[in-house]
Amino acid sequence: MRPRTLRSANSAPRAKALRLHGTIARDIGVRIVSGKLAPGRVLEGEIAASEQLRVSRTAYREALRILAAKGLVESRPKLGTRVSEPRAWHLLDPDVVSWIFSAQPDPRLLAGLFELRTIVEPAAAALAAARRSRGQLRTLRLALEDMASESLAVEAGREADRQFHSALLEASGNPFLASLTSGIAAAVTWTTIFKQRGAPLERNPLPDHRRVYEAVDRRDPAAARAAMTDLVRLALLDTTRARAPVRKRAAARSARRR
Amino acid sequence: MRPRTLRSANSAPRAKALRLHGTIARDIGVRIVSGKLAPGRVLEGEIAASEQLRVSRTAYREALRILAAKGLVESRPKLGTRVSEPRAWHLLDPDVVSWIFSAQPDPRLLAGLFELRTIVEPAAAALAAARRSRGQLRTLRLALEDMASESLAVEAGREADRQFHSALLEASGNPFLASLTSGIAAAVTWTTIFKQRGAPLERNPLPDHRRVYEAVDRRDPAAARAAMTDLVRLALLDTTRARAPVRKRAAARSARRR
DNA sequence: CCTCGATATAAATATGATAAATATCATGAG
DNA sequence: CTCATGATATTTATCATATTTATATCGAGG
Repeated sequence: MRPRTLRSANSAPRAKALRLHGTIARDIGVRIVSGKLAPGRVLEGEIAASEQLRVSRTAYREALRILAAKGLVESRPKLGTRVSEPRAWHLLDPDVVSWIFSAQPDPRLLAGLFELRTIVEPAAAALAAARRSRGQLRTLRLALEDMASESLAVEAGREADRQFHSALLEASGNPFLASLTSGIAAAVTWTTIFKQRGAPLERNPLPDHRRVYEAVDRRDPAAARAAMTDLVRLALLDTTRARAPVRKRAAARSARRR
Repeated sequence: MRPRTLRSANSAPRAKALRLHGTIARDIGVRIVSGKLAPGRVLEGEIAASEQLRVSRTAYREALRILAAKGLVESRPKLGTRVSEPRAWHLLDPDVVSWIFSAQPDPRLLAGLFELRTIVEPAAAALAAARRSRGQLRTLRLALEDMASESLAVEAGREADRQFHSALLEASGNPFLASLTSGIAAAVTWTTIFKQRGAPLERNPLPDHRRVYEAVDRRDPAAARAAMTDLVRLALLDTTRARAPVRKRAAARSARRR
């Protein structure tokens, strides 16, 4: 008997238990990406820091190694460990993405992720239509079915939404596109959250997703690209409406600076 | 007196000195992404491994933390540290990219990066045309001038090429696109290398780049997108010709599997 | 004003010891 | 024979401390 839902099919995606160093890295990482620890700022020495956190220096140092591996800090002898400039951050690292969106994220970053979706997802849909395997199509279908049975208002529905978009990137056959999954998934979730927050959901997202699925099913890249373009564009439209009901263009204008 | 070249303007991009843990992480990382350490394989315990490498357990453990932060390994008590499945690798991490391309990379991955270029760079060019600051335009121009004065046959020329594409992504104003710099830069370099390896360079890449620059200069997104599309398409064409002069479609077919 | 070298400081490395987690296997109930 | 349960062994995780190394800073000398 086949498992009916993705949830039960996948290897339990329960939040993996963080060890001590992981916890420390997450805490400091969140403070960095949220701006509480400004770039250029020098963290206190490892002796002081580890004492303050009540952990050993080993645990603290390993946390710093993790953060350094993600480009958030840089440490050199004598100078100390300092917070890196945002341009050095590995923004597409799954953990960094999750840290950024663990609280109210910077609207500019959110806009950047949405923009990335408009660039990447239509192309990924076209590739998926050309290359998808039968198994990948099945995964896509299961996600669609879960979307149909669950509302986006509940976590299960949002998870199904994420699964659909992740499965599509995976089906593109391009491992680098698949690596964008975490970022896209975060954008997908926040799109929904903003929609919920604003006006009541006018638009049922299911038909849009179904059109993408059907194009991928019949191996029609052009139709898949067009359907996904529509899906993303409409989602984006709803989002900007929900975020700025009056001043629609404010976000676009501020993003243009710098 | 302004510095004339990007090289001297930037904060010394000399290869940063790797510390011991960084060296270990790179060595093991390269062995993983090159397939010498197969996914699922369990690394020997930290005592044995550190002794074999003649380093302390601290250094070895910190190396593992780095690798874990990039999704290459996963370690749990009792089970040990095992190489993760490729789908878990953070392929867009700058270090992972550099490790992949430190030797003869997997053709499939190379093809994937090229494909990413065709998706991302035209869109980035269009955004850059709409948003670029004067400083960003100047950086782009300097890179173009360096390209004009140096041949792609020498490292300085390839560096200028990379700088051009990096500056363009930066000028897109989207931090997530800018994060793709390392990956795109690697693809740019390998495009050139394959060109050199094959037939002698028939096509001077400079005019293509200049057209992109001019479109960005006069803030013409559509033209910038078109020019970059041409640039990437032609570069790709040269590459596939150089790589597979006879069986042009072999790579595409094998990539379709799975 | 510049160069060179001493020095202080913080990270980097090493080592040993203990704690915690969990795969494995033996055991016993059904 | 199958499955649940618990003991056990192994491995990472953590802690604590000592030593080494890199380098920013500053001062003496040119």
